[in-house]
Amino acid sequence: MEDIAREAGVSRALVSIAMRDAHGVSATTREHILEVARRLGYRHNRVAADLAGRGAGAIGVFVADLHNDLYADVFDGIREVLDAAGRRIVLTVGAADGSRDTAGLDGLLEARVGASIGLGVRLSDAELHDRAPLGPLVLTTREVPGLLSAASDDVAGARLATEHLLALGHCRVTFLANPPGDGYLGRRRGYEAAMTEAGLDPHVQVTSYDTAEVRRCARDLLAGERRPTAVLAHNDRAAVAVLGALADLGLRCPEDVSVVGYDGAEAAALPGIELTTVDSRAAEVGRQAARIALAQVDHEAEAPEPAPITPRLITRRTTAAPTGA
Amino acid sequence: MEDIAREAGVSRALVSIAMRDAHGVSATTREHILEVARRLGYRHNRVAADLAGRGAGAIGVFVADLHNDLYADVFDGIREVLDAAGRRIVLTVGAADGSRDTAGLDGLLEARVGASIGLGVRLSDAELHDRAPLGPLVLTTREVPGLLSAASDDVAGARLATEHLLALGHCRVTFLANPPGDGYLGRRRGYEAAMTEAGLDPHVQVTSYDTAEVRRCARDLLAGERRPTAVLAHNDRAAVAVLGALADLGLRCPEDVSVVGYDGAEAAALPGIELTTVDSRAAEVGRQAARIALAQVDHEAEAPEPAPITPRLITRRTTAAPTGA
DNA sequence: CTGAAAGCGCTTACAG
DNA sequence: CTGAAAGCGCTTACAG
Repeated sequence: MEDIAREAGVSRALVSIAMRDAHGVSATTREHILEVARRLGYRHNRVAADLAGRGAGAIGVFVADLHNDLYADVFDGIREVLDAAGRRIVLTVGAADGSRDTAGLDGLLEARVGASIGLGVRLSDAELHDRAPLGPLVLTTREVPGLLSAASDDVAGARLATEHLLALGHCRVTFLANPPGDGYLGRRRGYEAAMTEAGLDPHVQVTSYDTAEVRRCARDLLAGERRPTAVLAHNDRAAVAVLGALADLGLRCPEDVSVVGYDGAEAAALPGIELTTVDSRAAEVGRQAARIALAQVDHEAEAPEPAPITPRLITRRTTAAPTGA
Repeated sequence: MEDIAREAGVSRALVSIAMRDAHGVSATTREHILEVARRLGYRHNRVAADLAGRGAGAIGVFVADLHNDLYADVFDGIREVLDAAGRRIVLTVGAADGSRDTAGLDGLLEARVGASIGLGVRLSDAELHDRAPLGPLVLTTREVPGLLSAASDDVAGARLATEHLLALGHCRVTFLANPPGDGYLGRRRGYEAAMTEAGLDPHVQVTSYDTAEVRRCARDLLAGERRPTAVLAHNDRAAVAVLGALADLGLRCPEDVSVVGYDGAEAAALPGIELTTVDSRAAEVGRQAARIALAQVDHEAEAPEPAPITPRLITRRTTAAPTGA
């Protein structure tokens, strides 16, 4: 930077201003400075800038699992908003089993981000509360009392899916639930509410996040007596595993069993799968999370009380009226 | 840090040593220091540490597209090696159309990483050479003369796939190629070699990276006269789009047309898809890329001339002998 | 706009 | 091991 200032015949401070696109420098000299910087092969040192700049800085994003397409959608929404706001993103990646949640979130803190957004965080409500003093964290697709979050209305979405099945004439609808624990409970609640209101008994089968295990579990369920005529899965990955279980048993979908997923991930639309699912509006969730995070770093008095994100049902191949008895 | 030193009754320097897990401090005092740090809610400032530490630092990873499951596999391999080496990862994300390649790679440079690994980089060979002086960059799944890269043997893999189809009795095999340009040409070459050696005419249909467009393109191909009896796609996503095109036309797979993908992504194994494909050993590519990057930051004289990564054919539902004429 | 100075929170020799 | 000091490469007032 020293060199650039000398070469461009301006002050060190002016170069700094030009690099940051701040005002206080005329457009022509700015261009000149950037030109000299380019010629000298100068590359702005973000590390030093962040340290000196008192870390107004970046927004951290923790992605629990790179294999989950849904998070990619959320990330797209986050980036859209953060790009527009001119904010940098610091990204850390976790593991599908949640074992890296703490390390990933800590990594963001050590990078001195102004606020973090967590996709797929599996820490318990209590652990999350313990971490609250460490800095603002916006959770997505999950609500924890007293903490920030951006989520689409899972209760409404699951209700939508359940009512779709009931309207088709299904009575024995099983909900294939994610492992219990804090968070990610809305879908189950929506299903139970819709069933109860229809005067039917909810039937919840708890399963795993591991698809191979979901497939085994679904196979047991579907091979048992009083087989459900429809299965609503807690997410698309699980629903696809149910499709696999049906194939294993030689059962047809939707003729023998209807299947509904949840999320609207890319894979759900694939030819050969064409899953009826609930679009959870992941990109919008991301946008909202980013706006909340921005409000935190900008110390806005009141967080933007965000508009509710309403999921929508996407009807595809895997649901139909139940046949026979 | 000041506070911790005072509270723990040791020197500032000792705290620094303890934080970095370096030696020069006894295990007991180290524990004591870390305990005090925890109690004071201290969080190591990686930004300052990096700046002071002359940036031996982290390894950068650029991921072109978060929606591509294949990159997640590569990333897993990278992290496995880098974790073991105790290196931090700085991650930036591009866009599927390649429009963010420069920004993403620059972002790593500005974070002062010691070396970068690029997944799915679409810059031209010339642009890549221009960037070479900026710092070591290891490309994956792509070879550019004179630059570092980790790649599985695409020529061999495509040959494997083509020979599988030929062995089944197919004569009219079309290769659905990615858009031309620098890089990612090995698969096409392997296909052409296998066809020519068998005394058959290669037939290459160039398409796009956009799946909707691939589907249209495949529809045209399959609806035309002299329909191929088998299609080898440049990757799994394209192959799944071909499956969609077949469904659009009311053609069956593999009865009417066999389809082979490439990559061995998770989606290829999904029930209802069950694509015959070539496993490109993505995690191993990632491991190798990480090892090469490590050799760069450690200034090892000679880069580890890595063992060739041999892809393997995974035979599933979508290939069979051609029926009828 | 300039130019000299202080500071961001660490790490790294260095003499003791 | 300690303790004082210099330095990493920037940003940010501040007087001119």
